Amino acid sequence: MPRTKEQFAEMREKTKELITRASMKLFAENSYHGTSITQIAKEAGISKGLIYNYFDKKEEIVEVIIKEAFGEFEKMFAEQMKMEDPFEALGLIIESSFKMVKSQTEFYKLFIMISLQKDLQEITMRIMTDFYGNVYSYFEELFKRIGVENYVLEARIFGATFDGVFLNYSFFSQEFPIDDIKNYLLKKYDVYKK
Amino acid sequence: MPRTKEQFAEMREKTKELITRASMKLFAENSYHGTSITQIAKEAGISKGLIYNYFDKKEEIVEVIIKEAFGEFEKMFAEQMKMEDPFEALGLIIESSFKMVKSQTEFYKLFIMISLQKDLQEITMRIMTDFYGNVYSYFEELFKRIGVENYVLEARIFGATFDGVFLNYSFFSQEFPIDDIKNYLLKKYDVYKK
Amino acid sequence: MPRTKEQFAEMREKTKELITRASMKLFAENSYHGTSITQIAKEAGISKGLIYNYFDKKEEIVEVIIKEAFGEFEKMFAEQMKMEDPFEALGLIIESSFKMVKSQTEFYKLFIMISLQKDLQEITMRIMTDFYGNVYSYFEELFKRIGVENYVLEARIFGATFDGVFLNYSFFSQEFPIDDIKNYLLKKYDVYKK
Amino acid sequence: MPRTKEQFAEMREKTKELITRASMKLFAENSYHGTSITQIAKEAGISKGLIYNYFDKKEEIVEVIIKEAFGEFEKMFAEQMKMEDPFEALGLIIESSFKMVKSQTEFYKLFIMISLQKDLQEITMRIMTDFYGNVYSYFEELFKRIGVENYVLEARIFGATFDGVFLNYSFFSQEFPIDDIKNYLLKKYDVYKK
DNA sequence: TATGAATGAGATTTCATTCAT
DNA sequence: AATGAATGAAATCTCATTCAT
Repeated sequence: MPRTKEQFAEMREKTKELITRASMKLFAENSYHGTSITQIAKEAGISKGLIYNYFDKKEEIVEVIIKEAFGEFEKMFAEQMKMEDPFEALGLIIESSFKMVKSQTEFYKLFIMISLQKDLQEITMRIMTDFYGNVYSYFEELFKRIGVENYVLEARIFGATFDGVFLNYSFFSQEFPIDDIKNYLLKKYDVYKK
Repeated sequence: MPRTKEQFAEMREKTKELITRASMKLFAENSYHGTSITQIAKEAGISKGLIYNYFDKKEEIVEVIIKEAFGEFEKMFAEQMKMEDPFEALGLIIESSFKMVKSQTEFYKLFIMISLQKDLQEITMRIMTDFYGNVYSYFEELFKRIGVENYVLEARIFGATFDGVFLNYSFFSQEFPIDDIKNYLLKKYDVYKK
Repeated sequence: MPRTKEQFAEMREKTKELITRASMKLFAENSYHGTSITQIAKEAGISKGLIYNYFDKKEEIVEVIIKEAFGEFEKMFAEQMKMEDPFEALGLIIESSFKMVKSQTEFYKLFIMISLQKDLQEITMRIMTDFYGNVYSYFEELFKRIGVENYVLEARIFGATFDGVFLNYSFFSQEFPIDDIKNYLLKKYDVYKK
Repeated sequence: MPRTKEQFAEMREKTKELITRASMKLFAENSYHGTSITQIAKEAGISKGLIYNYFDKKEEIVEVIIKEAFGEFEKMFAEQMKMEDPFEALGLIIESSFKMVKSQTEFYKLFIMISLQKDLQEITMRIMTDFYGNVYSYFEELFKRIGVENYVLEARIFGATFDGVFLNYSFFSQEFPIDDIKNYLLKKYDVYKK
């Protein structure tokens, strides 16, 4: 009995997912260049050849990963942007970002590494620049509404602190007091509340 | 007549420096795995073979770079640790760290990338763990003396903010308001004075 | 549709055979160290890379060759060991050894060279020591049953003469009167017959 | 005070000796191709460059070694050839050959290995063929005088047995009953004595 | 005479990609 | 859609040889 079109599409989606998951894990551990197609195939439990059925070149895998990941990020922010109360929005950003980092440490590592690599920047630069542009202007607006005087700077500090915290968590994992820091940040802007 | 031992030592020093400089630059730009020995040789202006007169394996280059860099860091901290006044010490740490990152952005990138890569951690983990252990306990003491209540947490936040700022500076370079942030941090702990 | 497992296994078998045959020939002619992977690939009519699909390192080729060869030797001896009459067994050993050396001169050369090389002994020593242990104790028993007084010594002399004859044959080939010597040996132990 | 010509010549001779000794040891252990100039220099306790002061190419080292060694062998035989009594001559050959092998096992290994390697045969073939020609015709004459009927064959067997014994001694060393075999051979030809 | 840094060719090994089935 | 053998280019590494001192 031949499969329906939908069944085929679903199967393709599943396999593609298998490949990107495996790649993400390995890229994060050993860098893009430090990971071979053979390793990815083994990790995904499929054959080398099959990968080329889904991606034309190794580069394309990284491209797809980055694009999808930013989609996730953007979905996350989109929700918060709808909120009226800036304090509530800020709280939610902190909560969901910390949650994401804790659950997707591997991806976060990959994300940093890729963003630092010149030879991948051709692929990633445009996506990332757009993304950061949006994020920072949203942060700025938020801090402005909260009443922070130098809201441009505060947005940058806020973003940088996040990155630093997540970087340290990636490195030290359990030993890093990530939850205490989350609470610290949650309280930090309370002073602006009337 | 052969060259004297001193002459040989000097030649070696020069060439080794050439290799490590070139490697640092390229590792930072393209990651360790993304950099080939051929590229390093070309960048250093020497033959491929010569590199193996100085390093047994490619891995050893990264090892030496890391070790030397931590030596520099430690020298930097050693000086500040001698200071009596904790506020002055903190100010100096901020000033010299920002100065270092601005002048050695390449190395800082490399440093982050290496610290995140599993397959290099065997080499770097021990060095880094020691180093961070020292740095954080020094920070803790500093904040304790300044009068910060939760000094353990503050030390972590302080370190993480540094990392975040430097990471953002590595990525955005000129566009990132690194000096404004430096001033912000210099003032942050003034409230504890008196 | 992919090939079946059997098809793949057959392909592998064929190529592996190609590689070991080529290697044996070249190792015997020019020694292990004197033979390059490039030469082996050319001789086998395949690409360099493919060799590493079958062997992890060059060393492994020699290892596999030796192991298989000893398997052959052992099969040969196994048959003779079943024989009742020691004179008949001895005759058969002489006949089949000479036949083997004449047909596999290349391998025999290789075998001697490898056994003399310290840096390959790690690989070969254990296999060879076991093998020789078995062979010599079998020889001893044979000579004991024949009635040779100092059968331990005779076994050693018997083995050594074989080696010497084969070594000379490897060197002089046609000019060496190998068949006359075979007949000489076939008669040598007749005196013990009643 | 400048050195005399003789002193210089002596120094050169000494250094050359240092190099050939080191080479012989290493060639025997790891084969000609398996030994590097660097290793030889280290073993000889001199610099790489100095080797090229005495030998034009690596090949030349092996050439010199072989030539000198055959000189030694020939000197040994020359003495025995002067003897009147063939039994005495035979005894002396056995005694001195066994003595030489025991004291120069390394060289003997090298000798076998080189003689089996095609790519070195250009260098060695001529020397060896001459040498063996002389040795075997001498053996033949000896056995003829002793009264062995098929003296041509006996000469070959005699030579081959030597090779085999020495080969086995090279491989098994202490475990091989080389002295018992020597005594066995010393007695073997007694039957021809009247 | 002696040193060892430097080279360049070539050795071993890896790996993205193709292809027959 | 799926496999993994096979390729070829490029990566890492080795080594005989040269050369400035």
